[in-house]
Amino acid sequence: MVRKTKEDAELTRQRIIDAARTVFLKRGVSRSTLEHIAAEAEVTRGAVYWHFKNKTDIFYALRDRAFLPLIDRMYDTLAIQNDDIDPLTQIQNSLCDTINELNENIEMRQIYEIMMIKCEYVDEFATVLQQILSNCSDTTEKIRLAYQRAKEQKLIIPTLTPHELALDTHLFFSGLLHMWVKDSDGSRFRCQSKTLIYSHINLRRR
Amino acid sequence: MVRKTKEDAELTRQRIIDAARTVFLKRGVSRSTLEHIAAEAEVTRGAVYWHFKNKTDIFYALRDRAFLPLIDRMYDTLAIQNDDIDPLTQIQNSLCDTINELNENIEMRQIYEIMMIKCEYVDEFATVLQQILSNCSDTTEKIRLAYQRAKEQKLIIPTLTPHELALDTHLFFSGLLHMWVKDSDGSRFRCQSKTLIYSHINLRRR
DNA sequence: TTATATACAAACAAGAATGTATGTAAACCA
DNA sequence: TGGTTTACATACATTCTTGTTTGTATATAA
Repeated sequence: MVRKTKEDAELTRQRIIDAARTVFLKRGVSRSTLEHIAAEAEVTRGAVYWHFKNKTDIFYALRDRAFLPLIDRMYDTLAIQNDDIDPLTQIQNSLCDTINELNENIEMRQIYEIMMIKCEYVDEFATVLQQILSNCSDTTEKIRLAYQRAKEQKLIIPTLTPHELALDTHLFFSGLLHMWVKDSDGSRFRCQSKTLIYSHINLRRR
Repeated sequence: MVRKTKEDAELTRQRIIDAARTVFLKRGVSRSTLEHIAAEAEVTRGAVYWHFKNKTDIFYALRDRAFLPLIDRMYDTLAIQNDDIDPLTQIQNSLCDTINELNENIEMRQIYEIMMIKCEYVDEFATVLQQILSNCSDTTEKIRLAYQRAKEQKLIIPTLTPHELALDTHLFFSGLLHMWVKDSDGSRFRCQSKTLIYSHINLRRR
């Protein structure tokens, strides 16, 4: 039984990506072989090589499917200009929203875990680091603009500039995501993520 | 020319560890072979297998040499009870001290980079994650005690509890370390780390 | 001074993983 | 309806890596 329809083929492609996620998560990217992935997807390596150039190709496909959308989503919730909601709450919501997504979306969660602690950023993966840094700059800038609006509305204490506040928030959230991922049993960080975010924002309120 | 003295043997052991650091940094832990490491150390795999059980064994030796000492050092600077220096400055100093060490000590810097973005935490490496989480708890507790003292001396704004402040600081610093490591050209974070720390602490001052 | 253990080097054997080449049946198109 | 392309499965060749085994010159201890 070979030669599926186009829809079938797309389905096996997706199953290979799903299988890669499972295998990467369990064995780490570099210890995962195409044979492992193929077996998990219940196909042969032939199918894998038909759909993807190599393991790196699968990795990037996996990344594109969840990593980038989450970043876009964060941008969106931050960028919305809404007069009903104050900028500080807006920042708070966008952070909480990201945590929510990680809590509810298994795929997203697993891909983040793979990207953060099951992958070595060398050679062909090193470029991902630059992209992450670039995303960080963008995110920080979005947060800065929100703090700027908060400052104009006199919502925040005047100790720091919006830029300094944004960097501090970004580093806080970056640390939170890392801890969230590492805290796999959820006892230390996952259960109190939102409280931590509230505290962080409250520290800024006038 | 074989059969060195005990001192010579210890020297080659150290050279193998140094070589492993160089190779791990360049190729990532999993892509580094014992042949790579041996060549870098200008010995054969025979020597490597004499001193170490396998690659994992070398990894842990490398880790123990710099990763743990830095954590101990941070504990020390935080724990000192000194009446001449206020607790907030003490926290600030201990964070800056860690950044300083990373700036000045190449070995430390490289090992951190390996541990953070050149290693996959699966199988025999997974236990390291638990140790990191455990260290984080300890560090947070030390920071909390310092904030507690600061609160008693009425140095900090009363918005948050020492525990909340400590968690926020820990997440901030955790994020900073990650960004510090990823920002290999130093343009985004490394150059302004101390400013970021000052801002973070200033936000808390009454 | 000699026997033994040490600190490696060199050779060996075996398995894994990769990429490619070939085979093939069914879908799709003219 | 027949030729072509698609979507794989299977087989093959090659390279890498590991762990072990064997060999050996020399410290070191007795």
